[in-house]
This record gives sequence, structure tokens and C-alpha cells, in this order.
Amino acid sequence: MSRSLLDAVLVALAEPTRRQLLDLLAERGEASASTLAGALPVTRQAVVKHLAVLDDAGLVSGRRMGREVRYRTRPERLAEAARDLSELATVWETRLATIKRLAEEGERP
Amino acid sequence: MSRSLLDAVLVALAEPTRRQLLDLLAERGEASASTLAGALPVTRQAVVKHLAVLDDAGLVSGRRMGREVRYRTRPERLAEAARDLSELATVWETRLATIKRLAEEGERP
DNA sequence: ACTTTGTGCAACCCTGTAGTTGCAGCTAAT
DNA sequence: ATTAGCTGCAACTACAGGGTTGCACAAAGT
Repeated sequence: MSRSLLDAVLVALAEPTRRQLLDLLAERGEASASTLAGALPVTRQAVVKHLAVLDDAGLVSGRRMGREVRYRTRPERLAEAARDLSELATVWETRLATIKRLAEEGERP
Repeated sequence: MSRSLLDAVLVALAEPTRRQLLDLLAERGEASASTLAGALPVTRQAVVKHLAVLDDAGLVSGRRMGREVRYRTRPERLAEAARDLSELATVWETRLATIKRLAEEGERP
């Protein structure tokens, strides 16, 4: 259960601009920071910082191609995060079910 | 595709204290803001604010019981968010698969 | 009636971080 | 060789939001 990594993913996804970046990357397949900045209302530097955060979360990876760095999405991590959340939801559900059961038992002793 | 709601969920989950609150609620079933504050290193007011954020995201609901407000988790929303992320991951995956296919076709024309 | 305990509202502080600008260093084209 | 385009680093600004304190109000206990 790599919890701190899920945390990083959640933090990364909490930012609108970062989600936009992910959208752009997903639809373009690959892109450099400069290119991405051209499609957003922010500077290249801001994009670079966001890409760093996304990279920390494992949601994106970049490889150098000559003088530019091409970034792309990493679906596995996102899928992993989704699974973790789903699992958490299940835990909550069983919890609530237990509570409810106990409450009903308590009503007619 | 209620995207803005997913956004709210992500923002809500991005906070460590809020995740702790969710943990506490999940394990206790129900709790008031004051009680929860007792188990955390923050004031009741901070807890109240966090609960408001969680409520906006639909992850938590509170009902008044006399003079106190009891909060509990809402697993359905979390499950929904998990499904949305999973779906997104799938989109990315097929995208990358397409890119890769095109690249391989391009290599041997 | 008085006290206790829980909530709600408002103003305030302060840190984190999204965003900027500026410059230096590579890589590639001319 | 020089220019153009992309990256990386650093210092700086500004604002959102996590947290606090203080007070007023409502519901229960004594």
C-alpha cells in the first residue's frame, strides 16, 4: 500500500492547470514544456514547475530529444491511484453497513 | 461526466488533515466537529472548515442531532471519483497505444 | 435560573505555492 | 561563427487557504 505516492497523485491532480496539462499531453501524446506553454495562459516556467510536480507523482515522464524535452502521460500510475481510492470506498461502505446493522439490532433488544 | 465534482473531490482529498478526518469518520462511523477536533492537533474551527470542503465534494454529510452535528462519510462519491479516474487512465492508455502504433508504422514505410 | 457544551460567524495571521522575470547554458540551424 | 530556439536555475511577487482567536447564540444538564 504505497500511500504517500497516492498522496502525491492527489496533490498533483488538485491543480486545474496541471489537469489541463495532462489533458493536453493525453491528446497530443507528447509535447515539450515550451509547446505546452503556448497552449496555456501561463509562462513556460510555470509549466515546467507543474510538470515537475506531475513527474514526482509519477503521472508524467520526460525524455530528452536533442535540445528539447518531450513529456508524456503515464496511465499506470493514474490507474493505480484509481484502484486505491476504490479500495478506500469499499472500506467505508463495509464500515457504514456494520454501523447500520448494529443500530438496527439495538432498536429491538 | 460531472467533471467539476470530480475536481472538488480531488481538491478535498489533496489535504492531509482532511484525509485524516475521513479516516476518523470512517472508523468511528459518526462524529461531531468538536469530537474530531479532540483527536487532531487543530482547533474545532479548522475541522469545521475542512468538513465544509469535504461536504462540497460530497465526501461527507452532516445531520443535526439536538445541539450537535454528526458527520459521516459518503462512500458513493469516493467510488464515483475512483471510477472517473480509472476511466481517464483508460483514455490515456488507448491514446498512447495509438501513438505507438503510428510510430511503428512510420518506421518502415 | 445558571452553567456547560456544542455550534456559527467574522476578522485576522502566515505559510505555501502558483506565477513571474531575468539570465546563463546548450543544441541546432543558417 | 553567429543566430535562433529550447532548457535550467534563481530571486522575487502575490494570493489562496489552513489555522487561529474572539464572541454571540442555542441546546442540554444542574
